Amino acid sequence: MAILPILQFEEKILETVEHNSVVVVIGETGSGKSTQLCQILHRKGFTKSGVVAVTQPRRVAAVSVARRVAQELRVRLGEEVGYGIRFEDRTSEKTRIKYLTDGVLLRESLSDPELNNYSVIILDEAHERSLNTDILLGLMKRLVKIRPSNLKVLVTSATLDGGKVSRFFSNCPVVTVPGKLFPVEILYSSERPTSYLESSLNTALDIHVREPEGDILIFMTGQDEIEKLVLKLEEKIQRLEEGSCMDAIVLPLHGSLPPEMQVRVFSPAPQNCRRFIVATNIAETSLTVDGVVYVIDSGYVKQRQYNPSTGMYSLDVVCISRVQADQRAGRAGRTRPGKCYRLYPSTIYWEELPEVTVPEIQRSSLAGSVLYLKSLALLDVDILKFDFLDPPSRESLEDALKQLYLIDAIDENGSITQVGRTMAELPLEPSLSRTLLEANDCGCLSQALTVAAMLSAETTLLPNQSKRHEKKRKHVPLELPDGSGLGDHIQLLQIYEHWDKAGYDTSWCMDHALQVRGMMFTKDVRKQLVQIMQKITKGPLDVKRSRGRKQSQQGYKNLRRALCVGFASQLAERMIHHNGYRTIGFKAQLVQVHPSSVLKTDEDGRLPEFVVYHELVATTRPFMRNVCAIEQAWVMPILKKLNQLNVNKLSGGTNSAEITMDGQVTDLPNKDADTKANNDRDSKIQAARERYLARKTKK
DNA sequence: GAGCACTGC
Repeated sequence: MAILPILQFEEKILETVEHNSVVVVIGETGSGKSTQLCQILHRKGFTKSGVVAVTQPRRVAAVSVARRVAQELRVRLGEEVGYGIRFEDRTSEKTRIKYLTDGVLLRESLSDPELNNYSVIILDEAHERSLNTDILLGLMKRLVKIRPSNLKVLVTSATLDGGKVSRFFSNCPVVTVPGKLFPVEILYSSERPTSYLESSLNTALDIHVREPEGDILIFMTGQDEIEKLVLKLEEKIQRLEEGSCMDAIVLPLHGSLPPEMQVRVFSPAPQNCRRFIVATNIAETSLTVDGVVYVIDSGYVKQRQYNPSTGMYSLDVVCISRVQADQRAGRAGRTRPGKCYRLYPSTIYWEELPEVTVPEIQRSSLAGSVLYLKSLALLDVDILKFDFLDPPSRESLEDALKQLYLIDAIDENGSITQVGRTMAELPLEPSLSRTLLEANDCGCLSQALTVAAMLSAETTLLPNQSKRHEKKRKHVPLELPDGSGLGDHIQLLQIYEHWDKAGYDTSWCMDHALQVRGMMFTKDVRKQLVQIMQKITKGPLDVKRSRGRKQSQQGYKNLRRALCVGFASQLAERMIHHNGYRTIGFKAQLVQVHPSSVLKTDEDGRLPEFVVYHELVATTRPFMRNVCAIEQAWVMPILKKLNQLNVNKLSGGTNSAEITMDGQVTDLPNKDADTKANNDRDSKIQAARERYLARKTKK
């Protein structure tokens, strides 16, 4: 094996770590940082005083890198070298090097806030800025002050602005390690194409005809585009004169592809054959495709974002950042010198693309993260002043506080309640945690566990119903239960109960057009939730289906009431004259039930007067996804609570802001700056979206 | 009457 670049820096790294609590290590792809850093520290004896932890943003990475290191050290995986991911703890008493997902480390710090088990914590791939990594960065900053003598923290990253992280950690040293990438020639288009799909198609064919062998990786934004481009490529390639160029295979690659289709990209191309891989940004970081020499970059990505002022999610096509563009280009230089075709001019790269991707923490609902931080007994810390590398907007934090207050996780002063502490122990979004606790009190825990687990798996549950596939399908899927007309939560419950009755049969899933993967995940989640609930309540639980019959006879009333308590911040009231709804809360939003919902109207054609919704999504219009009928009497206490809500008090009363019921804001420091930053970002995103839509309609 | 990128506890 060739010597990895990082090993030439062993002395320097050790010396720096010796004299500093925090060190930033910048190492490009191929530097060996993920596998070697912990071994360097191990050789120096850091594993004698504790375990060396290495966090990864993804499960597969944690497992595969752990396996590699165990091989290199010639030990059995799970002994000296192990890993910990959700549902799987492969460590033992012997373990000295432990790979784990950042989410697992956060969970661990819930039971041991000082993480005393560890002598070194390495936050790997920090440049990806996952929500969990960002929270860990803040926690590490505190932790090195609490454990100055016996904890070392290393933050490693490929392209992260080392200066910024260094400043965050009181100007800690930065060690830069070169990577092992081959040079990649960048070729820009002279202008933005009217259709990047057409442009990708032509560029790819051009490469195929003119350039020597090597696979082509094409970045598109979504499944739909990928399928279109794959078809067109196949069509054009067939028309090429036989013998005029080498053979070709076209492969789609995206997240909702079944795993057996995804792994096809790992088998190399046959002799004298070029592969075209048409992928989403799953190929940017999550999956590495070997053999790629040419990259075609559209410059766009689909990104989900949360708007705290409306509580709505949207999935938008936005420009990638320069960091992302470079990451994409790097995919061409893994095995030999490559080429990257950017379907936009260099002026756009330098002047219009944002330098870095907006970190996830600034694009997500923060209820879960805020509850987590509050449960960590950070008594000296006001959540609005928690030290984030890039702080979320004040609006976003206040939105989280309001949600938490309405579901009893924090009191009117913003302090965590006993209920909130218990909620934080559950690996669920706060609304579902609250639902479980309420369900436990009113005797429908078993059902609530199922609903929570099903909703956790929701995206992997249903098959992707692209029209093309529907025609291809040989069998018409069997009909699913209808939720007794009460809504989608009830339907999810009924689906699981039927599957349970069918003995968790995989063919049952396929007959009903449900993804086996998603249903198995649901089963795992439910099992984990049962275990945690048992620990919380310190006793046997009613988690079997014994009460199901009785419950369904009375219209799942207890379950729906528990949902109402858990989703107190996600209620909507029907309009008087039609079946539109307005959300109940600070800023009422006019929304509709998503057409995929199984919620039914009564004999007069009216939908229920009150519903809870799982989420608001803005697509062509604002929709409530996953709704469940509730009763007016249950809503009343929540309305009362809403009236008493005072955001100023919730956020610790550290400023003089008052937000009144109708959303009027008076005298809010920093508010303007935050709003401006948000507006700037929103308008940029909006502009990108408009450009994209304009192109789409032209076609 | 719509349509969904990618992760994770």
